[in-house]
Amino acid sequence: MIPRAAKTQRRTRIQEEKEEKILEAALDIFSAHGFRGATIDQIAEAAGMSKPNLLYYFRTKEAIHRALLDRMLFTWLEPLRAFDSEGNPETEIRSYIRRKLEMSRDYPRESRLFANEIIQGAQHIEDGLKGPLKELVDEKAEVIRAWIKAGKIAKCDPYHLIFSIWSTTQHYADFDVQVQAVLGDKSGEGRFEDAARFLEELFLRGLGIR
Amino acid sequence: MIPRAAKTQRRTRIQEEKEEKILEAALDIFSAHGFRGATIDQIAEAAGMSKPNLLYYFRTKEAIHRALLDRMLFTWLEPLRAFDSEGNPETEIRSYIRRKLEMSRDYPRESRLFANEIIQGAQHIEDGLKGPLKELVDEKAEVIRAWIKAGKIAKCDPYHLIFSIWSTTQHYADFDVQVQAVLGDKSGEGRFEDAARFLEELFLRGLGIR
DNA sequence: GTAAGCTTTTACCAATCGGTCAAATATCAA
DNA sequence: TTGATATTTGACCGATTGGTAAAAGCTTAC
Repeated sequence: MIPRAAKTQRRTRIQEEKEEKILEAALDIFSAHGFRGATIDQIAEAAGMSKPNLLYYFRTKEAIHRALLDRMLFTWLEPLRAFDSEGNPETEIRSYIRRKLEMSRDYPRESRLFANEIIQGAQHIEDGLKGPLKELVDEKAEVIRAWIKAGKIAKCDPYHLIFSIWSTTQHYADFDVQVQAVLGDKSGEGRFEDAARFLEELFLRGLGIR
Repeated sequence: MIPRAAKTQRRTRIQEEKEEKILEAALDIFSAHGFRGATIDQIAEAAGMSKPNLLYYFRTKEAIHRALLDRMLFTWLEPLRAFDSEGNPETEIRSYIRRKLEMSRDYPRESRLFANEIIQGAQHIEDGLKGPLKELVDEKAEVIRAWIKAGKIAKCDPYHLIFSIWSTTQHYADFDVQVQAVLGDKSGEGRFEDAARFLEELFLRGLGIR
């Protein structure tokens, strides 16, 4: 009995499969109830295994949560990482909005997991925010500032610009229930395109690009 | 022993005081942990009374939560209600942004309570969303559409415009930890003014108003 | 002051929580 | 085939959960 990642490496195929299944189930549960609201029993049932079996792969509830958040923060930042300082403002901003919006559409559970964590104080991820996230944002804010200086986009606070792109795009994942309640249940795919067009127009015009 | 709101009206002064104290404490706890993550014991302790004493005023945990949400939804919608169809687009949109931003600054707990509820599926408030909220939004969307037809603002989807104002302004309450992590802990009041200026510029230019 | 009603507390409950343990079972290299 | 190791299970634990019962203490109208 050598549990999770102890001796040599990630060993058996079965270990990898089960861990994946647990994380998949945990994403469902944590994103729907937050950390404290989720229970190991729920996750175990959703993963189709007994609770002790689940705890054989992850020692604690927190360990599952942490594994999920680590993986999350990386993919969450990917669109911003792709933000290219060499590109021109219009295409860069436009595609950043697109990518973030696609993430809301394709990975709403991940977005909600993250939102739950932040809203409830980010106690399990605070270091990740003050470290990698802040550094990356600082770097990209500098790019935006350069564009402003070069007269390529209107003068504005780059940090608040980034915040506003985050919030508007994530809104469609995190507040989906509200969006659906207001718009009605019609138009699934159409909704995405509508939102994309609206946000592109808003930000490009708002930045004086056209 | 005639408990909460049974016979005549809201009776004793003490009843009113205690209920207020409970709701105040519950707002702290629910907004920080979500419904399932919050415990009656926590709320009772924060309210400075024993758990049975608290349950004398609110029969169940859900009753407290519901009371809080009812009160919330009303005040949450107030800025949108103030949105005047007779006013001119620039001042109306500008002051709507201001008001929403002030709410994020002055009532962050209420905003987070609401956000928690929506993200976790809005199971306790769904009727409120599909009823009063949707009606009010539909009404104001019509106003915006009229402005577009009159050529007063650029053509855009009014619903997504409202969503984007909601999300950008509420972001400063709901994701405050993240905002602080990125901006550093400096500048409390300055931050609010910076955000207000940025958002006003973004939306007014984005709507072709200037 | 006193009785009726309002408020608070102590003690308690069954259910659920996160987590452990030892034994049983499945897997796989030799 | 076998023995070593990896996986799974059922039974269980103490702590905490939402909530109750009943009696004691407090207010207040009369």
